[in-house]
Amino acid sequence: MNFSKTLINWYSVNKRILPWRETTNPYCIWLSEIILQQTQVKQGLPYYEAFLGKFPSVFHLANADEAQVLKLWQGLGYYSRARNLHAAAKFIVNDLKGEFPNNYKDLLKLKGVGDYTASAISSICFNEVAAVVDGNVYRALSRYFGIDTPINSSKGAKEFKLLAQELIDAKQPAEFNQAIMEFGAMQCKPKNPDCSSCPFKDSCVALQKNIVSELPVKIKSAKAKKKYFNFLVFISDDKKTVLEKRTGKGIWQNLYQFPLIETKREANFETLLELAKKQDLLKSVNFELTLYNKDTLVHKLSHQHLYTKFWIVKINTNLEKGILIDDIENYAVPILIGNFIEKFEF
DNA sequence: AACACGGGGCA
DNA sequence: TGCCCAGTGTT
Repeated sequence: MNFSKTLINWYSVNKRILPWRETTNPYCIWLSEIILQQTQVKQGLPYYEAFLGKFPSVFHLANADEAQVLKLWQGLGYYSRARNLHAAAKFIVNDLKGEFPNNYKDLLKLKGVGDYTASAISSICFNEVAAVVDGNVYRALSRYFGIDTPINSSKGAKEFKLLAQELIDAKQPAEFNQAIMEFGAMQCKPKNPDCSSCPFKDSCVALQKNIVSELPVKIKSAKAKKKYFNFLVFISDDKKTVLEKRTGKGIWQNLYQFPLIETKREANFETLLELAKKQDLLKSVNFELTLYNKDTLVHKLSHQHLYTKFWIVKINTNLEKGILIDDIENYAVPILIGNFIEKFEF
């Protein structure tokens, strides 16, 4: 049996039952693919259900506010996905009369849809012969063919895309694409794959050469940078606090946080007090500043390690531009802030 | 080509 | 700890 036949046969026996496998509705497939970018099925599944529940069609999504979309996306990370998803929905409704793009080339014009996602949607929904290359495909192909070109190099991207495009079954592109991804996720796993039960155990180059654990090759990424975050958690007499919207570049764009003072190193009480005054964050004469977490909280992102302190600022006056503490749950916040709110007794 | 962008899970 | 995850957009 050839590669494609063996693969699809394996898939027919081993595939998981997942909600987006029960439909070819492009809106549903699109939503699932965006959610699953750099995200494991287990983590993305509840978000998929929640989004379809709240926004059953592209029209519902387009009519929502971005804040609503971000709130529903809260905790999933890579928030540009949510912003782009919403912008693309509005584009489809307003500029394309609600008609979903039905081919690779036009799908690519949607914000947040790159080569992978355009290939996935066009193949799954419209039977276009467009091979997907995601992390699973890189791993499966690099091992089966014994290819050591770094997968995160432009050379590797081209090489693997071309190979996948040669292998794809032109008669059933949707099955092939989903099969190879599922194979990578369930059988040809990153660590400790069960090669003894693999349908390719007799032809896999990496297995013959005993280099399965060395593939795929990936160029190392830079180490995470340390940052020092100090959040000011205001509590006023009139049961208010202050949240600010993050604008501009960087992490958590358009999400909310407590007023932030970033320092070069861990701040002590005096330093923090001085900086807060200098930045005009403490106008009230009567306030009481206390450190909430004695042990600095370390929140780890892919490229940043955030050493975080929450400073409680009690003021015995009213907060003009604050928000009611009871309304805090309506704002989309990073999980770092969300965890604090959950734990802290206002 | 290199980097930024989250958060969870696993060995 | 380090690596991985149904990647994309920016510089």
